[in-house]
Amino acid sequence: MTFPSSPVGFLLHDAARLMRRRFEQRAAALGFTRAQWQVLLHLSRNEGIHQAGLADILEVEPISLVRILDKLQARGLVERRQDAGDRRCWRLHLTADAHPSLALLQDIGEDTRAEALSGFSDAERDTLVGTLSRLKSNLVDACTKPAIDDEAQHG
Amino acid sequence: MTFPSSPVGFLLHDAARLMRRRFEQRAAALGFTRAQWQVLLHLSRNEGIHQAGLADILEVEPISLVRILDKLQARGLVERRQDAGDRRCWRLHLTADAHPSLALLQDIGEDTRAEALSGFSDAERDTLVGTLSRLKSNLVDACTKPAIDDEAQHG
DNA sequence: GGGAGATCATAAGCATGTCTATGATCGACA
DNA sequence: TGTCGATCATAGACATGCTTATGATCTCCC
Repeated sequence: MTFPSSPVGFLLHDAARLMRRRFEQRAAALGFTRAQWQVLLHLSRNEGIHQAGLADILEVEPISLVRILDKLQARGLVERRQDAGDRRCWRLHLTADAHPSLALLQDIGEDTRAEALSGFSDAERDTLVGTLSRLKSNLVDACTKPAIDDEAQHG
Repeated sequence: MTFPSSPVGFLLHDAARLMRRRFEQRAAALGFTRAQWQVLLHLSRNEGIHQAGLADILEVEPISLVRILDKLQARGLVERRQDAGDRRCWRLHLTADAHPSLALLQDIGEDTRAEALSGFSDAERDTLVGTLSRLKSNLVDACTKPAIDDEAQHG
């Protein structure tokens, strides 16, 4: 098949979608999604962060986080506490209830990762992680630039 | 940061999402999304395929394709023609109008890919493509298996 | 020939992600 | 001090992806 140069974008998207699908085939029994897991995990490592800060870590728009946090809060896994000095901010905290669920989700994540990386050597896995990190970093930079169609910015 | 083993899934998902975001920053001016581009592209290489076949190529559920095709058809870029021998099927065809748009989207795709792969050697890019292909293949296989939590299927 | 089960397209409902927009609050500067 | 622009959280609208369900049609096998 003579595909236009290398279909990196399609491959990336397909692999990510399939990995999400596989994760959620398992996590559905617990009532969690991949995105909820990611939020819980980063929250566990950044207790007390506010929503804009978490959005920045996750490289998503703040609005994308709101509904996820709404659901987690409604389930009693996340608390929004008013910031003492800035009434615009909520400080985010995991509740005690969140930790057992997070542990289960980590196990499911491990299983899914093992399936995805089946047949990979440690070196191959590390190379992949390094390559994806660079690619992500390139895109984070690119997304802040104007989306012109390849002209007028060569200065 | 001591992240749980290698966060391949998160990296993959983040990179794919950022690449989609960047692509759509450019393609929004034309009124197209990444998914619509992917459908048009695969259709151009598989004229006359039916929806289930295209869904299979794209590794998505058939229902995921319906609304995308609806929109492309409403814009006059795709035709659904009744199959001669099977009244359940639609055969899918690009219209003449689709080809100029597809060419523009290909250019945008090239620009986006170039940004994402900035600083990568050809060999690195090829390694990434190969690795992602294997990963995708692993996941396609895995997704057909029952989603049990890692037990009872060792036979 | 006729019925059972597979297959095709599609609907309903939900989750996530984006854009743009809005109201509240903060901070900085005149 | 008072106003103006930045920032925080969030609403609305849209596109995609999934699971589950449904109606039409086909196929196979008795």
